[in-house]
Amino acid sequence: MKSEPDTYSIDDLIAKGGPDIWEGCRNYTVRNFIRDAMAPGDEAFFYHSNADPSGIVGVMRIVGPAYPDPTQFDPASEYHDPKSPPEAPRWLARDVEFVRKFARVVSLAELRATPGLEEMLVLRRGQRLSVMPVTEAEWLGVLALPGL
DNA sequence: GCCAACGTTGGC
DNA sequence: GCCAACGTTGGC
Repeated sequence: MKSEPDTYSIDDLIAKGGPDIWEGCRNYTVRNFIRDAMAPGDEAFFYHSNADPSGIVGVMRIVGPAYPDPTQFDPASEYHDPKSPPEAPRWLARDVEFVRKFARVVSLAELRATPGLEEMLVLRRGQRLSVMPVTEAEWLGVLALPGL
């Protein structure tokens, strides 16, 4: 799950001290992943995009079910979507909680250079999804990289 | 700041 | 339903 650290970083999640909302998804593929590809208790990588370097910085956990993203109905929000029908909200959010921060950033370049991770979706050319699935093998392969 | 990739919009 | 124009993402 990607976030620009200038907007919301893993340190912001740590500072929250408990579950926080993962909001602002405005892409249907991502919406479907949020709805269908995660369940309470699942763990997810926290990825910093547009960062120096961009990469995976830690692990968080999905806390509860998907629910309508409240920002879509908030005219003051940058994520406001006036075309989303209140009786059938377009956009979903999840609550996540902090699990662990890596000792160092596992950068895109390192992911790309690591045998076994070549097929990770985040490395695919032109991919722009902010949430995407990871295989079990990829999960374990990434966890082995940063050390303690 | 550039630009490739790709999603969305809207005219027809 | 096609597709050109436009907007956004995000690495570099």
